[in-house]
Amino acid sequence: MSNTEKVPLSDELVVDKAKQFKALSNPHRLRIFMDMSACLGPGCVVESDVGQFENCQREFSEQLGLAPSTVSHHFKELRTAGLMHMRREGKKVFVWVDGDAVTELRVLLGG
Amino acid sequence: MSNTEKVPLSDELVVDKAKQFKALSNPHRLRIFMDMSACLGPGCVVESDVGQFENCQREFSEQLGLAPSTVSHHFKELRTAGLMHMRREGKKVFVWVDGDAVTELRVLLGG
DNA sequence: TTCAGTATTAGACATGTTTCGAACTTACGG
DNA sequence: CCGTAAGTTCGAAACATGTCTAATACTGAA
Repeated sequence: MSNTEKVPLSDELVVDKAKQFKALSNPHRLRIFMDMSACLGPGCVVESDVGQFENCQREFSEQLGLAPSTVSHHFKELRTAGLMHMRREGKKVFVWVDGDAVTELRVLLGG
Repeated sequence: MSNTEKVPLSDELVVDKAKQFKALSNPHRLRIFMDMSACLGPGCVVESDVGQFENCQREFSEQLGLAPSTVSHHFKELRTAGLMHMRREGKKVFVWVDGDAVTELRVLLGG
């Protein structure tokens, strides 16, 4: 049966999710995000749900033909949208996709 | 088992999907899209998967506090991204969300 | 046909995005 | 301590987006 109740889709939620969709709305960022999600990224070594990359930004820079500063900017966009996280350990950078955030987006799309 | 083959995520596909995410990246458009998806829109009368609306753009215009031309623009964005469709029959406008397109986005997000 | 209501288009403007190069920071190795 | 390699930050240029008003087009009713 159909639900006649209004789903309380608050303005904050809509604004929040729109920001995450915006982070995915650029082809370069979407490519980065998908490669990271699927762990198809260069130099990827999976450890549980955390992808381990070495020199990943430099390699994306080469792969996408973008300046390092541009790639850095795109990574920041994905992080501030709450879709990705990264952690430095010396020279290494650990990058991973926020599974919960992605799940919420999927649910929003009827999943 | 994990698949070691590279998923052929073509540039065209990435560009295409990025456009659809962009269509959802504006809070006003996302609100319109969600209301349409859930058929919570003003004047909604459900008929299978197609929502029937009367004067829906004017009502969104009031609800969102935007000029009618702006709402028209947002609807067009959603349509050209391939996420929504509409069909006029006299005064009535039939609006529906492209279920296949949404499903593809969901799959892209790991669904 | 003319009118009222609704949707679209065109043009304009402010704001935001994407990208770069240059300068700066951090971490490791010799 | 210095050099190298990787990332970040900053400022600027080019381009895209969101929004409005005004003008135009379409629809049904008087």
